[in-house]
Amino acid sequence: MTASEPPPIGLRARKKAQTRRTIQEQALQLFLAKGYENTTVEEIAAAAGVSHMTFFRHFPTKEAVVETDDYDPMIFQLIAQRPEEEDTLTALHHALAQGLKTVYATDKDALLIRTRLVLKTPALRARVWENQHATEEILTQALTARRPAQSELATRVLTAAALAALTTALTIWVDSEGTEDLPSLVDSAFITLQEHSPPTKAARAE
Amino acid sequence: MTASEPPPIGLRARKKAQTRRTIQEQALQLFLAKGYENTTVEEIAAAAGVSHMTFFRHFPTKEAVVETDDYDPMIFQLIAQRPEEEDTLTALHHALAQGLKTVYATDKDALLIRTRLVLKTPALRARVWENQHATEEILTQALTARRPAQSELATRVLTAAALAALTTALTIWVDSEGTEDLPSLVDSAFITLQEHSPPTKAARAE
DNA sequence: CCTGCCTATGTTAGTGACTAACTTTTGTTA
DNA sequence: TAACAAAAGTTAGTCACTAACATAGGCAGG
Repeated sequence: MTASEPPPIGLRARKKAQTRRTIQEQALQLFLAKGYENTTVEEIAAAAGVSHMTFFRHFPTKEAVVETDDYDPMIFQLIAQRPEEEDTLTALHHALAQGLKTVYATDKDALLIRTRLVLKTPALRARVWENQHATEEILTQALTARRPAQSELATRVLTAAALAALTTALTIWVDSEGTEDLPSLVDSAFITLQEHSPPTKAARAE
Repeated sequence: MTASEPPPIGLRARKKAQTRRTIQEQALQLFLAKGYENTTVEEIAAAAGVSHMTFFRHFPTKEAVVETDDYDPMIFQLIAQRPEEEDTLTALHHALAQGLKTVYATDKDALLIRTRLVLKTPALRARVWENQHATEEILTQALTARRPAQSELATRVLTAAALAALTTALTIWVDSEGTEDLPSLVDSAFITLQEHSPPTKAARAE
């Protein structure tokens, strides 16, 4: 093929991406069908038609196959786009809420299934918090760029608190089996953070 | 049983507790000397003079040997003792600060060594957040008893945020190699949470 | 087109955390 | 002292994950 235009990726790269996708799909399917703990990497590899070494070349651990986490760069962008004068917590609130709203609108069911799987599986639950820490790093960077004067402690505390609020909202959403409205839960969580003693003060969201 | 006095503990129980203590001591020593990843359970068991099965009968996982975590009941108590009228975040702040102050006063060095080990070892870091979640459950219980009217979401968000603040303070303390004053860091972290946009407003602690 | 390189994948043989089943030892109790 | 039960040992596994080496097919340059 004397292709006049070398497409962004060659055949090899496309095949690799496909293999990766297949592994991930088969893994999730097996996890949902038999449970995470009862599924071996060998089984996943077999279902995807590859050897177990190929699995580990695409995903460093069995847990990693559940965490796609392409979100970090998006959140970074969203933070950067927040108006200058907005205070830190509000910026975090709106950036996270906006990012989540996008996912929620298009992939609500997948989000619920995956989040439930993660929160119900001890091994995966532990990992979530690891990821959160990674996200915290990135958010802290973005926020420090916005407010160089703010102390590192303050920035980190607010970031960690914001992510904790987000996770809490997700937890309650999953426990409700998706019947609650996730964006509303997230808004409520952040309002709680901002008013930090709301016995009955549920109020305005935006 | 009609036993006139069943003594608190028999010889057997004491021996068991001793074995447990020995395992934990040897494990920590080995972790510090050779690193967590480079130490096998077999080595720990050998150093403690037991078989690897005994290790697992005392600690469910290799990670568990690092987490003593007798703190939860203490924190529960401290929360319960807070004055009625104190708002939720402040109660969390003072309870956690007070509990930590006790540990800090007596076991500062051990706390630093252990916390550093945990925060620097990926496998252990993940576990911390798991523990945090367990602590969150207990705190949520204690707080719900105090403020039955407060929504579960609000209680959980504030608890999670408080623990995130505490952990952030610990992280910065460890990064400073213990040169910073931990109680002050904790106070600053909570003040940040309460004023949530302190560009230069560092202020009063209590 | 063919030749050599390069990369994704396969094969094999490990290590180490953790479990199950069964046995041995040793406080404890009758 | 005999019988019991709890703590520890022994053995033989499973499974996640790694290292070393082998192969096959995409992708150059000629």
